[in-house]
Amino acid sequence: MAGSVHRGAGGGDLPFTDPAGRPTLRTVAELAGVHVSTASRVLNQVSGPGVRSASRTTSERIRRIAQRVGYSPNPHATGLRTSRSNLVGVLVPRLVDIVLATIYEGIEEATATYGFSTFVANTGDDPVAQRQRTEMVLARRVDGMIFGDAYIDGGFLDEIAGRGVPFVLVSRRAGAHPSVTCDDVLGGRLAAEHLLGLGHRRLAVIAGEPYASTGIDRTAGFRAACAEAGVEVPEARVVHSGFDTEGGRAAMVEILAGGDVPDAVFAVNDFAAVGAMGVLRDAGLAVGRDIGVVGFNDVPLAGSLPVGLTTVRSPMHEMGVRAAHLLMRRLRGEQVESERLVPSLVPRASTLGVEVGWSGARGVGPGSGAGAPGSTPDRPAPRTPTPR
Amino acid sequence: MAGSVHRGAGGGDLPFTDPAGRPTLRTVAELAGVHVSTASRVLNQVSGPGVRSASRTTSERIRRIAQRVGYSPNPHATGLRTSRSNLVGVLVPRLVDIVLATIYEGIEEATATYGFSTFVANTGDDPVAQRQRTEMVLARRVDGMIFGDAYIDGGFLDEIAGRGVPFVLVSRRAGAHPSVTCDDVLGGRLAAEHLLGLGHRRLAVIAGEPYASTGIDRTAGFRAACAEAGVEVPEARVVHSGFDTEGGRAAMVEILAGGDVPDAVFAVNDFAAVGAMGVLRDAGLAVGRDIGVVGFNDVPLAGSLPVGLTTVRSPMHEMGVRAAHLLMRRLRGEQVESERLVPSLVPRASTLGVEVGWSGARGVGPGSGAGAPGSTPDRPAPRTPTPR
DNA sequence: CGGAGTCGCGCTAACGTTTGCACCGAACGT
DNA sequence: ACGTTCGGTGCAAACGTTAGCGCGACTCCG
Repeated sequence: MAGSVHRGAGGGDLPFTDPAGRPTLRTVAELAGVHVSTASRVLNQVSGPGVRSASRTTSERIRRIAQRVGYSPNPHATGLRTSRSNLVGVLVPRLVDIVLATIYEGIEEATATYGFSTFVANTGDDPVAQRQRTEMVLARRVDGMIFGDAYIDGGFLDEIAGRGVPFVLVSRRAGAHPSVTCDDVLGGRLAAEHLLGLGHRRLAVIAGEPYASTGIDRTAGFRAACAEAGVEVPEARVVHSGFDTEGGRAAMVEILAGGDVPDAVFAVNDFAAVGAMGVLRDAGLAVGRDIGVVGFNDVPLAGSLPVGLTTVRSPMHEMGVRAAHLLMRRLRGEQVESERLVPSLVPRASTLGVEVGWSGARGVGPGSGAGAPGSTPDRPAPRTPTPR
Repeated sequence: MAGSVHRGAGGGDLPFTDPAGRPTLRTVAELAGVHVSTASRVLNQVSGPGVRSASRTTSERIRRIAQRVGYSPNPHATGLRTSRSNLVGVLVPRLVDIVLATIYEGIEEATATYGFSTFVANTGDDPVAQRQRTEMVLARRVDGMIFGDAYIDGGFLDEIAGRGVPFVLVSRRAGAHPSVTCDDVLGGRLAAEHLLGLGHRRLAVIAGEPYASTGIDRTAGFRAACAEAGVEVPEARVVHSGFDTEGGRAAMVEILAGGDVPDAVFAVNDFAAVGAMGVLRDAGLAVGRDIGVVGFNDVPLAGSLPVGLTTVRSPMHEMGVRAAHLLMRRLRGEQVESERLVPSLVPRASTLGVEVGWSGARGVGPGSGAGAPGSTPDRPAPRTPTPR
């Protein structure tokens, strides 16, 4: 047992190894004195109708030997024979975006439990790169894909679906393709209700990219809630933006340039909110007192800012996990439906005006519940049946 | 016919396709009226001594047909036959850490130019996970690996090397294994010289995890430079920490608890620095005036903080790119040597005491011209030319 | 005691590529 | 005119698995 490590205790001079010296099924079979097909059946736990397994004793012997020599099936051979690769491709706008990185971590974690591995690629939200990377990943014969960079119009995705590639979307929705998203409309509502409740009436929205359902839905939810409260958000105060700091900065500048200073801003993304806060600060406005700011996602940074950022928390990690499970079900041939996870509002100083301290004031003040940056356990957001 | 999507213009009813309907080499060969071996030779551009290629006309015909039907070789078949997968495995502590994510982006980008794909996995710096994930990736028959989570002692890596797996390290070094790192010792020196030059003498270090060469070398360089200047950094003011905000926070608390307040702190990681700044702020110390703080890496956030963080910039993206190239050379059988890329100091308000404005003073607002002496452009970390 | 059913396992043919070798015609040198 | 060389292809054997089929031996029961 001591030496039962990798590449077998045998010392590397096993019979019938592959070119690299790794044991093959043949190695195991020969050692066990059985035919390779028998070894295969045993190691694959084949069962079911019409299939007969080996005897208990032989099975155990084979398994023991396989274990001892450190046998692991050659995925190329298996893939060639079965034409299934246990591989999934994941496309994201950018992995350096912590939102997507967190989602991806969830995906990777969950797929691994099924024995699947993942290829990730960045597309930078560029349609050309999307096509190109998709082809690349498909050429690897993945069993399915997860897109985190869907365009709302979904033309490209229709095409992929037409080619019979099973996939699910995550974070963003598009058309009728199965997706796992945050309930962004609700998230936008939460933001609006929070601001309205605080008495704000002159609202602005930093709306994100026009092709991403996240920004669209969050904005829509926000405006709907405002409209219901009889508050209008003029077009001039709803501006599109990139999802990063720079995007938020530019959008905020544009809003201020309107000459019509709002008393609160909703940014559909935390980083955009941070950019906006910088601009406001430079403009001499005290965030949290002179003007309220709400972000979206609750990235760890949000609670660590000098002025804690009020934001709508989305269960990023869990979205990844759920998307993975959804894809697995699709691969099994099941008919699946989209899932929308519920967000929650995390109030902090950027709207409450209370200085809770840069450290996030763990457990102190109204802004607590903010949770420690770093480890944001995704609360098991209850799943809402989608009417789609 | 109308749905003549992407599966080749042929219309999808090609002869001799694979189970999924994709064209195989046989499809192409049959259409071109040649043997599959001929098609293979043509499509693989075989050349060299003793190998004869097909005639120009046949070659062109084959290539044209392959293109038309959208042929892409089955990687399982190729991998099985050649026992090379054009796959590399990448292990990182955590992908949500933007430092590692940036490095990974570089790796992915560069490997892709070689026709390689990558598997990434998180290990959370946990030795058990490292082993487990490594085995998982190796079971996929990758051609090589890149470790971004090396422990300084490198026992595990020796083992892997002993098994004949080609790999390189990135970000952290260990033993004599080939690595691509930042010159961390130099980086530590830069930080020290900067602080010493500003007159600081009571220095503290937030040193990161004790098993990571990054923290070790940065700390060593820092202390060496101090020693040369005749300044001692007492052990009590050098404390280990996690590489995240929370780690920096805890470490700073510990340092302050010493009762012996430093006049400057060097954190070996920007996020740790941010955590430290929060604690200092809560303690009533004005960062940049009462106390200087220097971080490491220059993550985008550093320049966007309300008090810009002075930091040592490390070429993260390029480290990834170089690591990828290094591995490729190793795979070709070349003898390779470690590379150390040079860092540079980026002075900001956290040591200079100048309020440059939250937005990073991008030409807007009152804080504008207040650029720091020798101010380096904050944002677009110059992307290193990546050889295609 | 003999036939039917079952159990345990071996045989064999794929899966899609690559590659050493053999073969054939044409050009070439003497 | 006749070997020789070489350019252009075809042949076939792998690579490591899986899965349908079939065959002996054993069990069971009438």
